[in-house]
Parts: sequence; structure tokens; C-alpha cells
Amino acid sequence: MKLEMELKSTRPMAARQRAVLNILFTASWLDCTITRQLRPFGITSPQYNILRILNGSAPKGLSVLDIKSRMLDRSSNVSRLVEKLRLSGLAERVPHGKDRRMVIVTISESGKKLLYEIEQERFMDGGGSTGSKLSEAEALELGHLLDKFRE
Amino acid sequence: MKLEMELKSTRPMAARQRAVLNILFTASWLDCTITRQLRPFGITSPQYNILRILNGSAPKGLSVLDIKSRMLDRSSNVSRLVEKLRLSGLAERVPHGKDRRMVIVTISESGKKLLYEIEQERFMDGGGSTGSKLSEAEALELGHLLDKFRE
DNA sequence: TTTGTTTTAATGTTAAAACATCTAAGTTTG
DNA sequence: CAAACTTAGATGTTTTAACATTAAAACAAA
Repeated sequence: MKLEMELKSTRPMAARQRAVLNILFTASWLDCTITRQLRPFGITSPQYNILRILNGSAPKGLSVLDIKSRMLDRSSNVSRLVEKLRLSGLAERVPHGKDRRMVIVTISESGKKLLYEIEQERFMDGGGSTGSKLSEAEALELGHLLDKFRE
Repeated sequence: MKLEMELKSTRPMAARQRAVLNILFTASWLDCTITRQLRPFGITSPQYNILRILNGSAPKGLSVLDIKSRMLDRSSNVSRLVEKLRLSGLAERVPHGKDRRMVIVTISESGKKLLYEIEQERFMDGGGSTGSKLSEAEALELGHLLDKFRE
């Protein structure tokens, strides 16, 4: 649905203003669908974000600050999120050998298994995944424009 | 900066997956800059969103549900946000004449003045507003792609 | 009319975000 | 080395989000 319909906007918007609102609205919409998909698995979207970061850097693991610098939402409180993942058995923490201030966080086997299940579910569900109405070229272009938007 | 740099991503991403992450990251980045701009004015970004909605429908005013349906974040608790705006003197509430369940919310003169000040500040600051690196045509295209993404 | 249903807004409650502060460990500098 | 400074992570506190529930009014149907 067009943004104007979604927001019940009557007056015409300038292109840049429309893009700003569309980014915020689309992200909120997207986060809502992701949250809904994750609910049966008992994790939140920031936790999911961390799990995927850890999976991407496995088996090495990352420090808390390294995780934070890779997150979509940089204002996250990684310490507490990691602690929750650990309590759920999805992540593990080991003290860093040389620098005793640091903690190295890794994804557990159980965490990897959960990621796999979520991936399967997404593949099954709904026929096409989110954003699949876009062609490959359009998805590419969208990414480029967002990169440029932040410059 | 390219998304891969921002997220310190090493492996190549599929175009759609990259678009999804880019939307979420860009929105978080954008919300952060907006929040920073609003801080001196003492309002939050959801409150700002409501103020602009009310300003757009002035002098008529809207019910709480009408406001909600126009918000960028549909999960907002409009009752409490409106109450905060009212306590700050930025919005007013009058009971609906015919349907006594409803409350009609309007922006106050003080609220309009605040919106005007924020607009001025944005115009002054930073030379160009957010997303101004995009050409008119690119901003238009970005909006279209986001509309299509949500289909 | 009265009973049940839906709509509108407010409120209760729990969890999470936002922001600052703190402690310990490491680094730098005089 | 010692003092000052920086960094890493955890924790405290306040606000807000998220989600369910409630209460009153409007509406619909028996």
C-alpha cells in the first residue's frame, strides 16, 4: 500500500520528506513482522540480531563492544541482552585470556539450532519472504539509495 | 558509509537480505538523529509525530484512534502520549459532542509555535537536511521502492 | 427493553530502552 | 613507579514500550 494510504495523508509530500517518513514507517512495519515471526521461538528481535552476528563470527566469538558495533540498533544494551541469551542457553561467555576486562561471547550449539529452525520457518511460511515483491535489481537499487541517504 | 562498513560485515549479502538490514539500520540511524535534534525542545520523536499529525489536521482535531492510525509506529500508546503533550501545553483535549466515548485532540498555539521553531532549527543546522545527498529523482525512487517492498 | 457485542479510550503490569554511573583492568605520562 | 587517563563491561534508575485488561458508551438483536 502506498505511504499516503497507510498514513492517511491528504496533502502532497515533497520527495525527500516522503522518503524519510517511508523509511521510518517501513522499518516499523518490518520490525513488527519480524517480531511476530520470532515470537514462537521465544526471542526478541535484538536478541535475534545478536545471535546472527555471533553465528557469522563463529567459532571465534566477539567481545561485547564488537557485538554492539555490528548491531542494527547501536543504542542496545548488549551486556543485558547477552546475559539473557546465556540464560536461555543460546550463547556462551568466556573471559578473554589476555585482557581480563573483556568477555568473549560465542553462539552455542543450541543457538545455532534455533537459528536454523527460524530460517526453515521463514522459508516455509508465506510463500515468499518479506520484500520479495522487489526484483533482484530493485532490491539492489533500494540498498544503494539507502546507503546514499545516510551520507 | 556503505552498510557493510557500518555493520562490519565480511561476507557478501543477497540483495533482498541487504535491503532488509539496510532499512532497519537506516531507520535506527535516522531516528537517532531526529531524537538528537528534538532533545533541546523537550519532546520525543513519537510526541513530535503526533504534533505534526495534529498540525496537519488543524483546526479540526482528531480522535485518539485517528491519531494512532496515522502514526509511523502503530504500536504507540496514544492516550499516554497525548496526555504528556497536554501536560506540556502543546495539545488540547475536548470531549466529543455526540459520542461521549471519544476525545478530540487538537494542537495548541504553543504546539504550533514549537513546530515552527523546530522547523527553523532544522533549516539552519547542518546546511542540508537529512537525506539531502539524494537527488529529487532518487528520493522519489527510494519512496517507490519502499512502497513496493511492503506489498 | 434488555442482553450481548463492538467501539473508544484509559489504565495496569511487565519488560525493555535510554541514559548515566560505577568498578575493574589496562595505558599513558610525568 | 605512581597518578591520571582510557577502555570494557556491568549495573542503577527513570522513562517508555508492549501487551493485556478494564470501563464506559454506543450499537445491535432478541
